[in-house]
Amino acid sequence: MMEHDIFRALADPTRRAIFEKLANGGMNASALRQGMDISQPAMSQHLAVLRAARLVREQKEGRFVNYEVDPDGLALIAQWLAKYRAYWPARIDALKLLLKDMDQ
Amino acid sequence: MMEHDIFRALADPTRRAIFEKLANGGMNASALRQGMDISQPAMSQHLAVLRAARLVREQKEGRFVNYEVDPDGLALIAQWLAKYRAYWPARIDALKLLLKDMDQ
DNA sequence: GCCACACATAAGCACACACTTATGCGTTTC
DNA sequence: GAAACGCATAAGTGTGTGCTTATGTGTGGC
Repeated sequence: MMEHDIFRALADPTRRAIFEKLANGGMNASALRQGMDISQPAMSQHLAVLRAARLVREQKEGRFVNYEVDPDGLALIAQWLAKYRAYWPARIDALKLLLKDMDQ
Repeated sequence: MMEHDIFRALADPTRRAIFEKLANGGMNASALRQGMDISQPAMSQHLAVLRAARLVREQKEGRFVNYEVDPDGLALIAQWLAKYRAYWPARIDALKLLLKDMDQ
């Protein structure tokens, strides 16, 4: 299940931090480790999980592997969220999220 | 962390199924168990996790406890998702999710 | 009052998972 | 070609988590 991979991937705080870091610009695995107190294998494993969830995608450049946010994963979350738009709180003004013509 | 509770809650397929079931209408814990092959304590524990994540809220009615979708949790997911709207895929036509004036 | 019921909580167990160290693989550099 | 580097993978370990059975708590019906 695809949405299962996504939610499971985001359930880990370290992976969310990695994802958030990548959202500010793609970088390679070593650069991602800066200031994160995480071993190289751990980072590699986290990136593999994020990749499987399509939240992140890789772009091999020589011996470096540049990682960046994969829009596909975000789209899947949005699709999941859209299923429950009937419950989106109209009263929360700060959240002006609108959905149009999303019927299937 | 609030978003941590949410993603962790949704990482479990059984809890996602419970949530989806509640999205089709609120009901009590026993009714939720119908056709789910899950023990009463397991259901109670899952509901506690969903409640802590604000994905579900309870409404006590006598000795029954009616559960229903809590919009607050969904709003928090939407807020998390909105942080990455720069990466939302414009090319995915099926997803016509629009965000307006969401700056903080 | 007493039993049946709906649900929550406690305690224990098996498994998933995030980490570690060690090693392998491919690329760049000299 | 050999060493250094970036990254992936293997194998092992401790902790978290979802389940179970057993029991507790509160409500309604007789």
